[in-house]
Amino acid sequence: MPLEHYFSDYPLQQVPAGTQILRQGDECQNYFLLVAGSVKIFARSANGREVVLYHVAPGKICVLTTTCLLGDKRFPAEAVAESALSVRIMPKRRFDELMENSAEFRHQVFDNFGQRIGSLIETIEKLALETLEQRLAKYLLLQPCNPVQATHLDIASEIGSAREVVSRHLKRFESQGLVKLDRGSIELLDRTALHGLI
Amino acid sequence: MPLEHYFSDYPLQQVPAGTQILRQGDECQNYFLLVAGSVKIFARSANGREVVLYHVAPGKICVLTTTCLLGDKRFPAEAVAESALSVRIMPKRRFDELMENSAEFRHQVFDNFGQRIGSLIETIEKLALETLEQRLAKYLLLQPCNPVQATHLDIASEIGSAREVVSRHLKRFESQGLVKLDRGSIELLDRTALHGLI
DNA sequence: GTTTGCTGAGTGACTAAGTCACTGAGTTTG
DNA sequence: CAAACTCAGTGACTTAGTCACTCAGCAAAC
Repeated sequence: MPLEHYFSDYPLQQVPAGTQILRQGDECQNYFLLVAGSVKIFARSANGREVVLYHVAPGKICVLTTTCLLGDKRFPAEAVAESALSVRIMPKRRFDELMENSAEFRHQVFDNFGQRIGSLIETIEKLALETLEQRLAKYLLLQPCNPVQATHLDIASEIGSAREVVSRHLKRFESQGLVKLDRGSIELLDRTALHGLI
Repeated sequence: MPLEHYFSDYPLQQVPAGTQILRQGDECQNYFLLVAGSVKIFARSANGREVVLYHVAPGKICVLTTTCLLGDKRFPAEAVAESALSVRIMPKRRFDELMENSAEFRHQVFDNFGQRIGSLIETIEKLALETLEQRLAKYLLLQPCNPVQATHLDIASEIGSAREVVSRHLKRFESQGLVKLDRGSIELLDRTALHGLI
């Protein structure tokens, strides 16, 4: 039974792309289930740099919202709609009720937690132990479409670096014939060589 | 009702300091509840550098073990006893049973999850957005005793850096009169000034 | 249809951080 | 006490991040 089943009583709501859903310090009031689109959860530093913590995909709930509601805490990051969204919103009371009464629901939520913890740990390992070149190559190879549609700034915040640094590495990749650069897009020309950098 | 209550049926086992409890790739078979001591969960890079992901404190279970068991995955990091431990070990079956039947137990486990996710996110933010000086100053100010008993290597792995880099920053702190260095210990002389660096 | 403004990218000069290879001081132990 | 080990310091170097720009492409405003 997918998570979405439990949200079917609640109306499908549309959110336009680019909407800031939550700000740092906001109080969470409800659980979201994302039906379509993608939400970016990220942190911003004092000087404006951003790091992406994770993305919420269709069929998933946002773990950070969940932990906030369970622990009665403020949202510690920013949430922005990366594309137009369809969401269903469940009040806290109903969520708690389901957590009490449905083993199936609990398993789904726990699963979500587990996956997220795994991905957060992976992010820490990458940030602390891998070179930027490795992180960049991995990022490019993981993207679903070629050419990759992303600005250098997007990429920098995904891999925890700065725009200029990403630009320079990409430029070097291009001069080595690994990629072809264009405004807002990166065409992968030699996946094997990129893979060799990891 | 503390988490420990649910583990009281299982015998208290002693583990000597320095024991490697889990290696990367190990299969988790049981849940641990830590009664006394401290466990360090960390990742190691190819060239030997380490990052501490988190510590397990008395009264807590290890989230990573939990997610491994729930998701049937291999342990993705290393776990070492930082001091002599007292632990109680609960078989998976009993854990699952409690998760089914005890709302109280579930809440405790969920709470643990939530806190851990929060701390992992904090770690990512620090690694990606803060300077080493800030991370080092924060680390020093958070330590419970003065002088801080830790080697430069310990500190480097806690804040996701390299030993030499930590040495140089500490040396500078010393020359500015903020700390006094000794083999394996750092005395904080001017907490206010250290706080000012953050 | 140019001007204005915005977004994305490139660059040089610099600072911060990490790596490598080594030295040497203090501790432990055989 | 000598060997072995752990912890710390250092110089030379590479990699990464920052700052202050410039410039190109594109789109809306005038």
